[in-house]
Amino acid sequence: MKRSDAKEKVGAASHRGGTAMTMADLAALAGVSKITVSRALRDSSLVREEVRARIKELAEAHGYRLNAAARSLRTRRAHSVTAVLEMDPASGRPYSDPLILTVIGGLLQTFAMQRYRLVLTTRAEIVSATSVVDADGLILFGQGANDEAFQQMRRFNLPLVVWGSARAAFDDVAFVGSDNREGGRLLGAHLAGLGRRRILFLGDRAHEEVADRLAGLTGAVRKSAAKVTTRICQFSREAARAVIAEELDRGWDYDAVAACSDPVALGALDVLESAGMRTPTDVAVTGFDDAIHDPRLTTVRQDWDLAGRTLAGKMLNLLAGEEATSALLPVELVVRASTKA
Amino acid sequence: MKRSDAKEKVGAASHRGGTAMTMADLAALAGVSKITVSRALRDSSLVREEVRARIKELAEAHGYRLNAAARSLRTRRAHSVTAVLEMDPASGRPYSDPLILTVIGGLLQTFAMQRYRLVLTTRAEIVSATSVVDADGLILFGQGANDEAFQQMRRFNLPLVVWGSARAAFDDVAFVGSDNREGGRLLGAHLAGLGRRRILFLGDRAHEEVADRLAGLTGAVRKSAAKVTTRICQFSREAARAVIAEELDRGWDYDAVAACSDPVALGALDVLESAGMRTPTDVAVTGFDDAIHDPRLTTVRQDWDLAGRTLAGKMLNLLAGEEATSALLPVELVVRASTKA
DNA sequence: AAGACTGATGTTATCGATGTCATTTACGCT
DNA sequence: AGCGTAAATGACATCGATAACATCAGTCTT
Repeated sequence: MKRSDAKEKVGAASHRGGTAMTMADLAALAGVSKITVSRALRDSSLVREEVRARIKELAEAHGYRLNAAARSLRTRRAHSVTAVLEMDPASGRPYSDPLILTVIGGLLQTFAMQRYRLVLTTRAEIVSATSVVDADGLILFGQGANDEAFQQMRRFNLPLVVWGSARAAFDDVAFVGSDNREGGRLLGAHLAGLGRRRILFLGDRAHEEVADRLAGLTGAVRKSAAKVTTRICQFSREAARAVIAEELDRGWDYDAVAACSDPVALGALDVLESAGMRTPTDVAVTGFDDAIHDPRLTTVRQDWDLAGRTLAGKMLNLLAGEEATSALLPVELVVRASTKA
Repeated sequence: MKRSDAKEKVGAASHRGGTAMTMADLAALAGVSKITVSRALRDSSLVREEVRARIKELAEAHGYRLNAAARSLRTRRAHSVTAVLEMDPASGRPYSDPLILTVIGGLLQTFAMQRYRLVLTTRAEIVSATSVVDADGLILFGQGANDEAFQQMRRFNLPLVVWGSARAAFDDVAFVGSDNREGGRLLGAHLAGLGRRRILFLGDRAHEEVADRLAGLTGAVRKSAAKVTTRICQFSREAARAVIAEELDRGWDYDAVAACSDPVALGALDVLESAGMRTPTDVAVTGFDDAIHDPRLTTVRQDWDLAGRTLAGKMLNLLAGEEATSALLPVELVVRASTKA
């Protein structure tokens, strides 16, 4: 009675107040007990087909919605998976910018189908002592292999899937990543095939993914007697500009630049072009990721949608109690103007 | 030490089962009651400083984590906001591809700071009768103004923020969108300034955002006596190719193409260039969004990061019980090769 | 026809945190 | 000493759903 009073107001008051309908209300309407409603909505065969249909109809008609918190509390399952993104502390924006959306699209697609909610959070947020984690599993996106992040996530004792290079000795964690070594190999073979012999690699080997790309590249050009010089460079376009400017000052002596990512490659192009060098005649430039779809840039494409679906699939496996298995996703060379006129 | 052994012990508390520590456990350890722990963790002044510190220390040491479901159930707040994305039914990927990630970055940044979880879901998922919504508010991303989606979201009686054109008569909903009319105006003025007089607009006015862009463009070229012809075209590169091919067949008679989005502009470029037309000499082409950062494409840039932060801010206002207010975000003209050599 | 059994429904306890109200302790004041 | 008051702590009920166990009507068995 008091409750139905409150409900009268819901319509007008909209989201300002008003108590939503519960299973008990629905049970009263249907003339059955709460538990029968619960069973009916879950399609339990314990409830007569006819009763089930009537309850569902009532639920639909009254816009009844299950209370997620109550169910989670009782069943001890959150019915959700949390994706942990590394945010650039400076800008507060996700590192690998446009790429991850595609991955998230893949995740969303898979999880929505399985009725799992997808929660996004940042590493800074989730590791803070007072953060409240509401998830059955975690998916970690790091920029390369960030061991600290990885260890932090392990402490939650939740099923864990990591985007990045596989690491040994963690057989309860699923690692998913592109085949960076193969990507490096493709680029190396391409540059060697173009006759380039003095290659400048831009990137920081501290990131396992970068180290893999470099290793692949180095291996591929070995037989052509090309020389690969490495300069440490972070992932930003600006960082690349600075490094290239320095190299030009020192006296440029390269016929190719292999960058660890597309933005880095663009930064290199910026400075080289404004210094009057011609691409690809004087210097060939390659990127990695095909994040930017720049028609100038030869790069290695990763399949981000597949990445998302693979990550989600691995997580569902873990949630189903299966063993953790890792996956190495295929990559593809995309040749554009910066290496071939 | 075999893995199975570890699982029996520590691992048993790992994700195979095992019960996590609760407030009651922590209370027992600290020699106080549950409620005191609850208060201490929330920094209540009702608990002595000293006791508070000890409890927090214990919590930290034992890796205690608040149970989100229990708290949500009791407090009737989910402490989360759900972003509803429109997914392309064919590919299962978010429509407005790379852009929305930046927006999501903005959302994430703001909500994480306020300790709100950000949940992603799709429209198809959330409207399904059996979906479980766990949110204090909804943020809707539609492709343009999708009235059906909007009405569906309203039914949840939750604070609602919508990305898109503002609509009248909904004073409890906050609308946030870029100033599409101004964007159209900028493009129109630019094209008119270049002396273009026969403009082909590609886009579907059924989308309010597109209608606004067209209206701005038409208004801006009026005084130059340019003629704007409209051809309905969906948002894909392929759709644009088809339309342009048709127009070429009919006998081309335009000196500019204004596309409703960047992919559409690229589609136009594809066909025009392969038909031997020169850009921008024969035909100037413009896009909208600066989604692709294509060095060829003159376009109007929207500030997606600001969009995300604005959307989140509006939501926090609503959650704080304030009135709904809408916002029109600034846009900027980016001139590139496709209109100016 | 009595007991075993099946199918459908109900009753009660429970998940973990927190709002509400009660209680205890310590201290100051007349 | 006795009383009032504020500060600190605790007991109990509660949020809404569901697991576990109980009940009851009808059917089958022999």
